[in-house]
Amino acid sequence: MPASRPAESRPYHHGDLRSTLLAGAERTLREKGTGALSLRELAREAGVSHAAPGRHFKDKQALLDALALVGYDRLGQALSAADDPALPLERRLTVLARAYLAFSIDNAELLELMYARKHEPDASEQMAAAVDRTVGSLERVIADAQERGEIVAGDPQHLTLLTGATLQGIASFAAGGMLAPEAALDGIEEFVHLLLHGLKPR
Amino acid sequence: MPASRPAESRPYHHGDLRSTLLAGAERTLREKGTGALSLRELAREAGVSHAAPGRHFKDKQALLDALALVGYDRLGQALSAADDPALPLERRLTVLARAYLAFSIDNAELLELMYARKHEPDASEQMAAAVDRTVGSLERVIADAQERGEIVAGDPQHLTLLTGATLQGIASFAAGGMLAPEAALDGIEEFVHLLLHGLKPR
DNA sequence: TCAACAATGCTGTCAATGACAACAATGATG
DNA sequence: CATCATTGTTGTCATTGACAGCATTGTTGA
Repeated sequence: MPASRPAESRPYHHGDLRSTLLAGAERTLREKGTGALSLRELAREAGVSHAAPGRHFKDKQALLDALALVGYDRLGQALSAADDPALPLERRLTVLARAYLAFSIDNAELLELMYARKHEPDASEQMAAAVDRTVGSLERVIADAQERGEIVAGDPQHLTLLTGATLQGIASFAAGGMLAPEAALDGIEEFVHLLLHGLKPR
Repeated sequence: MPASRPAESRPYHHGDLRSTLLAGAERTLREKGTGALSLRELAREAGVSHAAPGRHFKDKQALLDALALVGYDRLGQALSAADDPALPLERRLTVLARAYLAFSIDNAELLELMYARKHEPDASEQMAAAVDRTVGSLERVIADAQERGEIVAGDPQHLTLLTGATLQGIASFAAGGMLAPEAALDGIEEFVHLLLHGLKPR
């Protein structure tokens, strides 16, 4: 394979600047947080001029939007990889919850971006679709269980919302440092149990 | 009362710049979001020079930290005003939940700031204390109920965590636009019921 | 083959910003 | 009232996002 880069005289065209920028952005995000993200800095890291990113992202916001979409893709993959319809309900939910929690711990800043509500209208549509896909996988689990009578009757959307909110809340606590990541992962089984069986004694 | 401001020749000293800046910051936050916050713009609005804010807030971050503390105060007041220990458990929780939800809808950006995890170490201590106070009020409700046998046994901190996480999740959905504010407020009763009684049929 | 043309990079420039330094006015204290 | 801390002020800097205008490369069709 050719030397990774000919140091002197790189080709005029980078070849894959868009991906490089996204990758760099995610690394920066992970290492220094959203606020530290600078288009010019990314350009420097990629070895291109300060205006080059503008060809691929009209805006800083456009880059952030693209990054958020990457996040939704990855989350979607993680969730569908983790879901096993063969498992009994409580176990199935626990596994899903653990996957979501793990993702949100590993990708805290990315998740923040995904949930940010300042996307440009154009990107917002794709974003909404991505959210639907993600929430959908949970809704399917709930609906399945409901058909089998393993879950109380009621609008499955409401039940999904509650379940999702609980997960999101725990994830948000873990990401915010109010709850140690290991503690969150360790407690997940108990949380799912409580969610299914309720806080009131039976 | 004296003309609100003598337009020409304001006194050299503003008199209450710190509060003015905080108030202005919160207004900007509410109207244009966190990202649009500029120290210089705030200075302009307050009618002082661009460097004046530096006397009160070493940093932009310092201002944000102070703002977050304001938020915790306000949230604490809202919660303790709403809590009524005389109510039966489910009702009591519902009322508390509604108060939290209302606050988080009315103060979405502020809440985001409060949960941000980039506070300067100094402010972090006060922040942690504020969080404890807030969580504490919920923990008391749970502990009370537990003593009366109205809630399953188990570490009250875990139960509080789950309850808080659920609330936080719903609030986060509402703030993020995935759930219409009215829908969230309307559904709160059902959510609390589900939380107490569990998703499984009894 | 080669003449448009689109895509992608580059340099230059601008206004806005946060941070800091040096200095000025005011107010409080002994 | 002399001294000193507080709080403002002006001036300056490097960084940044955005844009305009130009340059290089790749593609496409006559």
